[in-house]
Amino acid sequence: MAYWLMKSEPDVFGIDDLKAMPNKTDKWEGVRNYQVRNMMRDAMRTGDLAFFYHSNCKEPGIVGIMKITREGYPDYSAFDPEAKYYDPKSDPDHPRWFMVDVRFVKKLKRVITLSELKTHTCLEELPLLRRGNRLSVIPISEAHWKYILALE
DNA sequence: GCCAACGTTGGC
DNA sequence: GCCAACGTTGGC
Repeated sequence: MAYWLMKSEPDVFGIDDLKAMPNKTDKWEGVRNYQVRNMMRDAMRTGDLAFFYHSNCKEPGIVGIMKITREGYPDYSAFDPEAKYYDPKSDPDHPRWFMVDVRFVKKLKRVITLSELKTHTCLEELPLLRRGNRLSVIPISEAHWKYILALE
């Protein structure tokens, strides 16, 4: 089983939005980055766990945990000219973009903020904290996963 | 709102 | 294939 961190802007889709969905499950649509696409299409597996990270907000940080419930499949929001994430270069016969389904597991008792994570030298290698990293999905080692959870 | 750091696009 | 211009991300 693998571990991940997935970013979302709470103003667009936050952890409470996921929790409010039917079955507390939703598709992680709208990824339009090839590296992230490849991870979702090729590497993420049902049962993997992921941190839900709030980005581009007042207090960026890890707010909860979710589980991958469906492995990579075509992101059909790219096919709809009316949709926000429409991409004319993707079509059902040759889908360019993929997504996974995620289910809410729990909220952390408190937000583990980005600034707090930065104070832990043993998390220096965490891609999230590396300069210039902007990927919205990041693999997390088991050791880092456990270490971060212990901060809660 | 600013801007650094990347990614993508497209002319050549 | 190079690279300038442009777009996006996301912390601050």
